Amino acid sequence: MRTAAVEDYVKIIYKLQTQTETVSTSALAERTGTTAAAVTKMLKHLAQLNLVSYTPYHGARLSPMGETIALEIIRHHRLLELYLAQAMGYSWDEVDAEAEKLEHVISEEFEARIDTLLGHPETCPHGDPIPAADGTLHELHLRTLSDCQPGEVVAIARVKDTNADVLRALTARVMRLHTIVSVLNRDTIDGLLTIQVGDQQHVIGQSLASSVFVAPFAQQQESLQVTL
Amino acid sequence: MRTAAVEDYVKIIYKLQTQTETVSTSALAERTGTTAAAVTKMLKHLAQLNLVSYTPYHGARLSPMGETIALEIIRHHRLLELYLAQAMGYSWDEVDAEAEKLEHVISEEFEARIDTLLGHPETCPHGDPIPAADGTLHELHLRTLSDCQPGEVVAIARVKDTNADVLRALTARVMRLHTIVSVLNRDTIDGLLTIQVGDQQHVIGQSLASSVFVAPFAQQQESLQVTL
DNA sequence: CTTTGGATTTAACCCTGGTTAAATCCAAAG
DNA sequence: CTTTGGATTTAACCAGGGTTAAATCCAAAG
Repeated sequence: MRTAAVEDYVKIIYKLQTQTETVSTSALAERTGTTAAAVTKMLKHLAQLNLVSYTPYHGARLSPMGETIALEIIRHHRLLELYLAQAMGYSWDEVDAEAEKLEHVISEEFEARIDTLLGHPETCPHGDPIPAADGTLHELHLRTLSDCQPGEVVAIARVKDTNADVLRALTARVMRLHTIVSVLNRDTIDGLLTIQVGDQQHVIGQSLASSVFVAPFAQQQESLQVTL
Repeated sequence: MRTAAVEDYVKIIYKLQTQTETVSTSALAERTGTTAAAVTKMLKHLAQLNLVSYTPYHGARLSPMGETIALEIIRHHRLLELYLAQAMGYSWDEVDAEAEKLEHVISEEFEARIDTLLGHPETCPHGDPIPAADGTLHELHLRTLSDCQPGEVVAIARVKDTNADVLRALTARVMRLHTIVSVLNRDTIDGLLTIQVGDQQHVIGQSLASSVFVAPFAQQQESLQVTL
């Protein structure tokens, strides 16, 4: 049976298995907010539903069917986030919690309607790519702001949506999607970054800087190409 | 614990207890699509949560707390129905099923936002009154079209939302909220009604006619008052 | 090759919400 | 006042998703 719990596990496994080859019981327990014992039982259940391949003591991976479901749910989640922001005036730090509940109950009809209303969007309010209706997802992998060197000028392309406080901290510094950021200084001891955002300067720490994914600033990129 | 099942039972009890003084196990079993045994167990559970007063063998009634929850859920349901219709282009025969699932998961925030976006509406797409945020609900009680006599001219004020087929049948006859209907004839044998809707005439049966609640046609009402 | 401790699984339990089958109630008919 | 049959409750069960405590595994260190 495809319950909300099953969908949640599958979604979390999907995200974790991009990092580690095999997803461990403890990693899942941490992300689901449950115990290792509960995870073990659920993994057996998921294996029986043919959603994961599970080797006791050695973790799990999604089956093709599991991956399909994961991408469906992620599509629901990100479409919903964008709809909440775009059509209903939610801020980017509020959308995740609401979408988390809605993603399990909306119909295909609902999904199709918001997709159309939003004009078949490509990314959610945090810059995460939205899987296509056919399950296609082109993952972009970007550097984080914490990896940037002084002198670099970059554009915010994506932010980690896991922590609402981080998102509000970014909002407070007028750091949004597509905002241009210049890295002025990098403290070698504890990695503090001094950045320029608009006419403001901020000193930000690792936790904030590593939550921000950036792309080379397009216009600068072009002028570079011209000089070459 | 306030689960979706608990909310559903409470909502159904609310609706049933407007008809009968005390809500029976069998009536609940029928509406929930479960068995009498399941209902008995749930009624005990609801009684323990102080949501109903339950006398074994003699049915149940909502407590004040139960009534508050019922009205909250009904408010969610009807606001959602209107939002789906108004903002997302759903037809009135589709909104109930979608709202049925969403009503249990939306936040207070979500509720407040759609209420504002819709301009604090009074009724859902089927003409059912929307409970106010404070739990106030002024129930209108109207006659059904099946009670009307030949010669009467009435306006459709509300329709039963329980059967999507009925709603589609009404749509096919261009019978919407506020549509004016003249009753031309009434077959005494099986209650068939001949009605005039716009420039069309229809013969409708009991099941359809009893799904349509009507109010005296306002303009005619006024002219009557003038003549008095 | 053994030890060992953190990770994992198992076992026994709880709650929610269902099921079927059997027992029980109660109101209406005789 | 008894009978009786439909409504209701009880009992025993199942599945999903969780818990804690105990047993077990396994890889890394000695």
